[in-house]
Amino acid sequence: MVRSTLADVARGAGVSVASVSRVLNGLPASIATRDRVREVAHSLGYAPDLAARSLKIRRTEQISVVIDDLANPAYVSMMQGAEAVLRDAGYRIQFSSIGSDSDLGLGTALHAVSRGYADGLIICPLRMNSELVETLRHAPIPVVVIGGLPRGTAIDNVVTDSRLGVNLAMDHLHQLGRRRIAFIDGPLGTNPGDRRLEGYRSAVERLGLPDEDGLRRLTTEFSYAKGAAAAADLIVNSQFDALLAANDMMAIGAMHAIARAGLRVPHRVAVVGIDDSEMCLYSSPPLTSVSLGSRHRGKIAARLLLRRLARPDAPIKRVREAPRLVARDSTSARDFTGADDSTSARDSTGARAKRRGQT
Amino acid sequence: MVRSTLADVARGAGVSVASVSRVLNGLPASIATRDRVREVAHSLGYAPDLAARSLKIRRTEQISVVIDDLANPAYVSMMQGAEAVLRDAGYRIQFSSIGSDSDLGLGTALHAVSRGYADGLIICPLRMNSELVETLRHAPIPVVVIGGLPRGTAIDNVVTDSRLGVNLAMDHLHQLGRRRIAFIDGPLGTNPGDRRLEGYRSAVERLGLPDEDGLRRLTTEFSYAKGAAAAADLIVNSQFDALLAANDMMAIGAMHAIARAGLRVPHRVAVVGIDDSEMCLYSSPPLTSVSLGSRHRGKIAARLLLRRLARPDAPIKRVREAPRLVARDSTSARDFTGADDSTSARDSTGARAKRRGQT
DNA sequence: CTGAAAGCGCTTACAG
DNA sequence: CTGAAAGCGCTTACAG
Repeated sequence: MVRSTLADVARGAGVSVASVSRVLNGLPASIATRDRVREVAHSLGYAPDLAARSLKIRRTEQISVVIDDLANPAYVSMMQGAEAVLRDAGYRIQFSSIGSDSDLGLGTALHAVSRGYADGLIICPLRMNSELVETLRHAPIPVVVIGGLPRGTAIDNVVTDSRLGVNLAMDHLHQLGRRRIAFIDGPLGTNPGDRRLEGYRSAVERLGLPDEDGLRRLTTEFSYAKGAAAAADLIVNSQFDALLAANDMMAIGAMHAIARAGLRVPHRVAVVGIDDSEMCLYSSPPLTSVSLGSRHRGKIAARLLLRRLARPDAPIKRVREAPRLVARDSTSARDFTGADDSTSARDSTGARAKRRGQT
Repeated sequence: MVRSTLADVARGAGVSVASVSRVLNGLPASIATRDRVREVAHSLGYAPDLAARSLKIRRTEQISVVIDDLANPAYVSMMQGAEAVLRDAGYRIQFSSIGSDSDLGLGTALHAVSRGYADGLIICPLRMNSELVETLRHAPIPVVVIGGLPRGTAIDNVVTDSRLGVNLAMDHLHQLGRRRIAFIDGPLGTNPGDRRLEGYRSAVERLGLPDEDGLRRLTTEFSYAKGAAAAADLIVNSQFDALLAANDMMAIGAMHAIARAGLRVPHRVAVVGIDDSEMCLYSSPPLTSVSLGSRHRGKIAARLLLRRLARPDAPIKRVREAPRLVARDSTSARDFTGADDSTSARDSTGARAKRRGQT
């Protein structure tokens, strides 16, 4: 844990700091110098001070990736997508989770990130307000946003159309004969929360489905627990034959509540999530979900950033990622028996009794 | 994106750079100076260059947290635990995922992290070899390891006893009357992979359970997919009434394969995972798992690091986190019908036929 | 309260 | 090929 500097190595090797720097950066040097410097550097456990290096070369060779919620696999996929591209380009990646709860967190994280520790920033904010937009517009390093921006904002971004995504899900459920489609959303005021509610509303109108407050639930978080609680509440207070949740975590939470209530998926209630996370393949039943190409959006964001880094004055670019429905067993059509479902009613009773005994 | 410096602000405000620095760092200054500096700084969108600041103050006010696999919720919990503590202490947190696949990744990530961009490092490596130990021992900043270290290594660390954890799981299954307990492990050569296999072996011997190669599977990754594949293989080639997977992701993958094969959990096969991730609550059925206190280990690691930062010469400390079994429906005892299980055999057939039609 | 100056540890023209 | 020197943008004693 003792820090040695270039000067220490230079002294040890009997050369100038310039020579040490050259050797360590692979620039031409005599073999004798090179060997001696390397030997001394190694024996001293020398590691360059990156802050000093960055200060001099005006680059950190790092990119910051900032997301809201590390526990959400969709964000993790984005980060992994971005990482793959950036790593290939020779950048190190630093992740920061800003924590959707605290605007405070966002402020400090952005501050940290925007200067001195990164050459560029990829950010996928849950909430996009005008203050954040201004902060990003004036950032001292190139920024790419994953998510929507006010029309005309001069920031590269990659967007998806989650309104459309929700409509794909609604069409799918509608085609399966489902009519009373409940919707569990995340918090309003967030980008996904707002867009997905819009999507639900437009689909309900377009398809002529029942438009009832009782079929909608807003939660305070895109989490398993909130999805489960909202679904439990829906089950008690509402009648529905399908359920769309605004992300996969909530959908899986909801399936849990549905199973606890003794209702079968998809027979009694078809369930659809959003994000098409890997876990959709392994839930029981496997979860139909709307892919918003999280990993790909991460990759695209990284490419946009590399482009901006290479050409700072390139025209602003916005890339769209199309949503896509991925159907799985949670909306398998074959067993839907309509509203009058005596089979699942019987199942229901049995399962309820069983649960009661266990918990 | 235009970068202004302290000197720009000083010029604009008609004061020295020293005064600007003082104002911006909250040191005493006349009200007139303070207001003018702040105004100019704001209008210039000034943000301090953190590399320069770090170089001068010899601190970055950042901590690096390095994990192997961002997709694994256990690691995410650790990071979140560490983050909570470090944030309270005024540090910014930078996450890096080293990617278990490439030793290359580990090298560069460590290099990046070890000097200049962080004041300390928390690392939870999947593989702990002597080279890594040496690297960490000679790191220029304090290091805390989450995971085992060779006896006597002079690095603070927090460990859990996953051998014991596995034994708790085995005891639990044994008490439920299960005797043919299959085990799906991650790769050998990894810390958890090795320890958990040891645990399984010792439990099998201690409990007098059948010790057959056919009941064990090694995978190349602690993932959903590998867990599912290993379980599918076990189902075809082996007889078992319980299954322990070396982490929750593999356990959930395995439950998926078991469901596909038409076998019911826990009636026919009881399943246990390790890590007690949040998703265990929401899987279907909810998954019994061994908690290794991931979040808490993250917190403890952060506290150890803060202690080391405050007292560089404090004695080396190792903290143990005890494993704990959390029983849920995937090992519910009530429905176990023993090896001769005609009910689940019938289920099996029906489910198989159904799947075939769908995929 | 304020400014001039030194210096953190590097890199990089510039001479030689 | 090599060294002396300047300078990246800050902070901080040190004088005044």
